[in-house]
Amino acid sequence: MTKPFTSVWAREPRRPRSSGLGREQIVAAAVEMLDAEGLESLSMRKLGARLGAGATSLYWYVANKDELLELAMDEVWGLVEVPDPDRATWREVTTSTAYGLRVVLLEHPWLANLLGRMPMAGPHAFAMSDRLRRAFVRAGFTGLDVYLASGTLMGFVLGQVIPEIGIRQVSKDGRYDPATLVDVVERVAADYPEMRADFRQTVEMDPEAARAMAFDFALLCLLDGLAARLVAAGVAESSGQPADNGVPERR
Amino acid sequence: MTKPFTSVWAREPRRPRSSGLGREQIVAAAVEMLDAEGLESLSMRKLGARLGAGATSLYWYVANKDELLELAMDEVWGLVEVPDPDRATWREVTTSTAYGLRVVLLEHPWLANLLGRMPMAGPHAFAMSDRLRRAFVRAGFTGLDVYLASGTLMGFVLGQVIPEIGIRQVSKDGRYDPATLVDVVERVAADYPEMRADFRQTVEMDPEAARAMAFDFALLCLLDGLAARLVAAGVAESSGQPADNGVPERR
DNA sequence: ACCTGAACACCGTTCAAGT
DNA sequence: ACCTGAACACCGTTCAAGT
Repeated sequence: MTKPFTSVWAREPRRPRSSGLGREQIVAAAVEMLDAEGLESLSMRKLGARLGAGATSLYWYVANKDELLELAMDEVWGLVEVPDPDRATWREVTTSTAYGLRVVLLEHPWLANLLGRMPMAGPHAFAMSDRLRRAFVRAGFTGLDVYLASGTLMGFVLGQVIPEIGIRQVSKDGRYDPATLVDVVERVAADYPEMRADFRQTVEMDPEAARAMAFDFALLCLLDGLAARLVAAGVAESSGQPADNGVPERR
Repeated sequence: MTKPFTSVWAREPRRPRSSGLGREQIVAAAVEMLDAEGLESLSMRKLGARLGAGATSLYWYVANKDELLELAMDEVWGLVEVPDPDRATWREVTTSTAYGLRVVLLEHPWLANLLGRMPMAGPHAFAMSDRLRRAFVRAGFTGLDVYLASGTLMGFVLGQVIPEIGIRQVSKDGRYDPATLVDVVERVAADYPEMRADFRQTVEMDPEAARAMAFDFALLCLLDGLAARLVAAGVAESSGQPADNGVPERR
C-alpha cells in the first residue's frame, strides 16, 4: 500500500504536447536504436542525444530505463500478426502465428533478452494473446485449456528462437566468427561422436534452412500434441470454416 | 583467419596454481554471486573484492566478462540431471529431464537472461544434450530426428520457464509487488473479458501450482507430439525396459 | 607468472536550477 | 509544465608498473 502503482501500464502517459519530445517518439526512437545497435548499447544518454535533447529530459516521460524497455517491448508485440481466427482453421492460425512470432523475434533480438527480465504485460501483448485465445476457443478448447494452449504455443516459439538468437548474437558481436564457432563445437563435441556427426550434417546445410527445419519439426510435434488434447477431450477435429481441409497431413 | 580462436572453450585455462585465485574459484564465486544478487549486479569489481583480489586480477584468467558468464553458465548446465536412458522409458527420461531443467533454471534465473546472448557451447551443455540424445535414440528416433527431438525438448522447457522467470524477476526486484501486478493485468486486460476471467482463475490458485499446471499441460502436448512423430516413422511405442507401462495415461 | 592501481571512456539516476 | 547541467556512484577494460 505504500507505493500503490509502479507500473508503466498503470500511469497515464505525460501529455504528448507541443515540442519534439513525447512518450511516443521516445519509444519509437528507442526501438530503432535497439534494432540497429542491440540492447547492450542503448543508453539514455545516446537516446537523448538522438532526440536532440539532454539525456535526463527523458525522465520526464518515463520513470526509468526499465520502463522504457517495457514500452519498447510492447511496441514490438504489436507487430506480430495473428490471422483472424474466424477465417482459418486453428492449425492455420497457430502455424502462421508461430512463424510470424519467430520472424518478429529474429528481427528484434533484444526482445529475447528482455523476456527473462520483465513480464509481457502491455496492451499489444494482451491483444496478441487474445487473438490466439480465440483461435483455440474455435478449435474446441474449453475453460482453462484455452489459456494453457495459448501459453504453450507462445512458450514454444520463444524456446525455439531464443537459442537461435544467442548463436546469431555472438557472431554479430564479432565475438565468434562462424568458422570459429564450428571449430569450437567440433572441439567440445569431440567426446560425443554421434552429436558431432549430427552437427556436421547441419553445418553442411544452409544454416537458415537448418533452423527452419528444426522449427518445423518442433511445431509439428506441438500441434499434434495439442490435437491429442482435443481428442482426449472428445472434440471432433476439423472445426475450420473453409471446407477445403485446413488440417495439413502429417509428414 | 585474423584471430583464429576467441572462445573460452578453445583456450587452455591458465594454470590453477598456488594462490587463492584460479579459474575454478572465480567461476564458482561468480555463480554464487549471480544466484544471490542476479545478473545485473554482478560486476568484475565486486567479484574481485569478494575473492580478496583487485578487480583487474581476474583478467589474467578470463578474457572478459562475457567469457566469465559463459563459464558460469556451463557450470550450471552441469547441475541438470538427465536419468540414465538405459534404465527408463523415453517418456520417463524426457519428463524428468524437463522437470529437472525447469528447476535449475528457476534456481539460477540469470541463465535465462544469458541464453539469448550467447550459445550453449560448453562441455556440460554438450554432456547434457548427449544424454538426452541417447534417450531419443532408444525411443526409436533415427538420423537427424534425434537431434531435432532433443532440440525440441530443450527449447520447450526454455520457452515455458523464461516468461515465468520474467514475472518473478520483476517482483523480486521490488519493481512490482504481486498485488500491483494483479492490478496492472486487471487494468490492461479490461478489454478482454475472457482473458481476464482466465487470469482470475489462475490468480486464485497457488501461483506455484498454476505454473506447474501450465508446464504439465505443455509437456503432455509435446510428448504426445513426439510420440506422433514415432508413429509416423513406423516405430512401435513402448520401447522401455521396465515392463510396467512407462507411458502415462493421457489425462 | 601473477597481481596491482591509475586511468579512460563510459553508465543510470537525482536534483536544484532554469524557462 | 518541461528541460537542463552538474554531480554521484557506479561500470568494463587497458596498460604500464610492480613482485
